[in-house]
Amino acid sequence: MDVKKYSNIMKALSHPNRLELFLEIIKYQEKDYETGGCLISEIVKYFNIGAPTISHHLKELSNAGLITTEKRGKFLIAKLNKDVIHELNGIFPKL
Amino acid sequence: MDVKKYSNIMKALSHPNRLELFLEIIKYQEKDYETGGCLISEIVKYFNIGAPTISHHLKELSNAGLITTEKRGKFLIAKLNKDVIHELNGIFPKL
DNA sequence: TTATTATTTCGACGATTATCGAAGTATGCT
DNA sequence: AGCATACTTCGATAATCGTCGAAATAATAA
Repeated sequence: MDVKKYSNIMKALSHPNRLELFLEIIKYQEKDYETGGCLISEIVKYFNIGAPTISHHLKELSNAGLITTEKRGKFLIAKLNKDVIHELNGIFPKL
Repeated sequence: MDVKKYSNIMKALSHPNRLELFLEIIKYQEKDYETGGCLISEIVKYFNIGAPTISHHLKELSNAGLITTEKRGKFLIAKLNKDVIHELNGIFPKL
């Protein structure tokens, strides 16, 4: 088990705004838009933090391998990295 | 979903030393010692950080509800809070 | 009682972090 | 071309964090 890697994932989700951002991205993922992902410009409206901060948080989620981002025109689309979700659910033993 | 609560749990596990400490406590839990938990003075030896730091980390794990601690004589015993593990495994959707 | 061991508390230090405003880049619209 | 929109980069600031050494507490051993 690569402790450093997992603690980095935890760190990426250790801030309320960032966790909520991530959960929102998951939610939109499931809706399966024509985009195939989550339009950042849409969900940003629900958060009362500035655009620079959102950009920063997205980069942290991306660095941790939780999401990938893709630019479509002037928009940014975030996609969940499904592999990591499986890993996440496997860190702790089933008791 | 209580985002603040979950981000607090993630924060408690967001540092390599603290995550490793937690995983070690889980491991000893499974061994089911006569103590019924994990002797801190034993596992401390594997970490090259000082006792004050260990004490600090244990309190953070405890505050996040991940473990409980119990004093037996001059020793400290840490026990996993199994309920939280179940919650942890339920945060993210199964994809 | 004195010494040793296990852990905690305190105070401090350097490092990291979340956030912001301002300016920059890039795309699309008129 | 000129303007608006979506996002990023930069620089700064206040707050939080991990770690330590020293001192305190508490329990056991000699």
